Amino acid sequence: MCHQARMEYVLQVHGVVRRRPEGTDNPEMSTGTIDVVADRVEILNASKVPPFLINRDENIDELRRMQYRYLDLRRPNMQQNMILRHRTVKFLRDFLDGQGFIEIETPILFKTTPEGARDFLVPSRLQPGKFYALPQSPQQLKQLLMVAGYEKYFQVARCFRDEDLRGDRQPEFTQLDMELSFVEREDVMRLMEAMVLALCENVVPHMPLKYKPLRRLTYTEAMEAYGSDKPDLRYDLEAVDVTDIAGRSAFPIFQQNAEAGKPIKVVRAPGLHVRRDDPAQILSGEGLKRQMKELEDLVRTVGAKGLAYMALPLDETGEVKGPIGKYFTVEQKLALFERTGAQPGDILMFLSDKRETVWAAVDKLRRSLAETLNLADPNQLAFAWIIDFPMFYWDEENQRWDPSQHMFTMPMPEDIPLLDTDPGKARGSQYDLICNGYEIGGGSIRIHDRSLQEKMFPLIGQSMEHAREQFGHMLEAFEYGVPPHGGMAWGVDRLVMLFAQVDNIREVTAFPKTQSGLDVMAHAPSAAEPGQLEELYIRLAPLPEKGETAAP
RNA sequence: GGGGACGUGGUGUAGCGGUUAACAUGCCACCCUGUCAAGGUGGAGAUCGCGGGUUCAAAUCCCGUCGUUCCCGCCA
Repeated sequence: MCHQARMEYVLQVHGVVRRRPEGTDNPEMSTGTIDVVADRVEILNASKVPPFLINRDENIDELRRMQYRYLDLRRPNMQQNMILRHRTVKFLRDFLDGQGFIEIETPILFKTTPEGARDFLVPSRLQPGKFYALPQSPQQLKQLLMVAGYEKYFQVARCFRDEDLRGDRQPEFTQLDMELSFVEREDVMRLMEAMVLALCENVVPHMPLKYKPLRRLTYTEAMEAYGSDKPDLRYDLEAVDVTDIAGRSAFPIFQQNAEAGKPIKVVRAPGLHVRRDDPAQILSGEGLKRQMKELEDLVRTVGAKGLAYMALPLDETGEVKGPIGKYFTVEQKLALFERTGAQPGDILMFLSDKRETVWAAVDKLRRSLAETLNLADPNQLAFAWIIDFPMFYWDEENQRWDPSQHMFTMPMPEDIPLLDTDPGKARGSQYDLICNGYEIGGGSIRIHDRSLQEKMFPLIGQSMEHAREQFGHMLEAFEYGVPPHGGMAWGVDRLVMLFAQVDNIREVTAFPKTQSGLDVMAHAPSAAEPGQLEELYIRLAPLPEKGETAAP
């Protein structure tokens, strides 16, 4: 009987558990000190030969893993991830419960929201020709719960956004959604910070926090130093502004850019000019060029036109390498080295373009260099707050202001007058929680004053009629005594991803979708039966031909 | 919508102009077995994602296409 049993069979064994005989213990195994002396063994269920090995840690093609997700989820790594996720959510629920929050479910079938991401639509049978939308988040509903007097609300909420997928973005994902009444920004941040610290201590005690209490950066500080509103703060690699020095060099592009008000920034890559296999030598000219070409290609992907550099020698007397060294006087070089803290063997990389492009390039460079130079400790958690976001970004295409979070975000009280004079300068009461290069959560104090709320619509290019159509229920509710309120939402998938030390949320999602939005196990989405469509009064338009642009 | 990487027995990889397409593991058979991802012997298993082209000759080079994935756009 035992001989018939194979891997993945489900067995029932009757017998006596006993201590293993002398000398047969195996300390490598969790059951290494015991035996079962079986008197009866029954095969409850046989198994086909699985398409991949369950009990081994191999790099199985992810498509295969998703096709047989129920087998993939048997693997120890995935089980640990699922348990970690459970423990995380359980801790957060318990914590909030202990703080007097109550969990309230909000509808999945709700109303389309005009701003933000693309909605998933669900056709209504009872209301032919009309559609529900799946919620992008419970934002409106939780504010209405504040109107309703539930002063501390939370929900582990599924959210839906029909946008292109990324490693950290699935079309459906989970938020820990929270809202509180009678709070100011500091109240929310203090509570959330306490929750982060307690969570990490309990769920991932082996992962040290870099900042306790959490570091705070303004949006502007983060962008100028790191080029991102969610920088990975486990390492430095700060961009340094050298517009004054480099703008006075003889390098024409820097001169022109400095004059045009475009910044010139330097990212210093420590020791990048040094051979990795022999720290006593610098890279060959060839090796240096190859490395810089790679990095230049990288920054080009975000619109930078090039990447100038100076590679420093190992001895103090040597000359810098790189195409722009000759345009700088000795004094200018010394000033650069002083400003950037340059050391022998470093490479200084220069980025100059319009501000946003420099930011994007700095972000790319930092992430890439951190990997090359192995600067990010996978065990460390660098949680931090980003605050003082601008209320609006200018939307060049539509010639209007776009809310940087959403249209219910309260401006910083002292910036309210700026809404009339200079909206671009107004800061929101928003706060983002970031960690290791990801946005983990975001929130704000909301507008609870109807007249202020009505001021927002024209600013973002919406007529009052349109606003009433879309948000009439909100505006009306706001006429019935709204407490000041604010809240936050955390991305549970990303949080668990960091805890599990993996680099995409599919690893912590039981049944994820591929980048093209497919469930390759169940084959969703799938065609609807004609009868189903008929019931919904839906007729399909002709589908675009696939591959019609084919050449020979 | 655009760009990059990848696609070779069941699985993971090697091969990158001419090889009977290699290795590991899994699978099948037999043997052995109280140190456990057991061991031994033997065996089956890949028209190299698909289509076209270049070439005397293509897994290998080129073009297209499909799929996965990373990035830009999009998304907070």
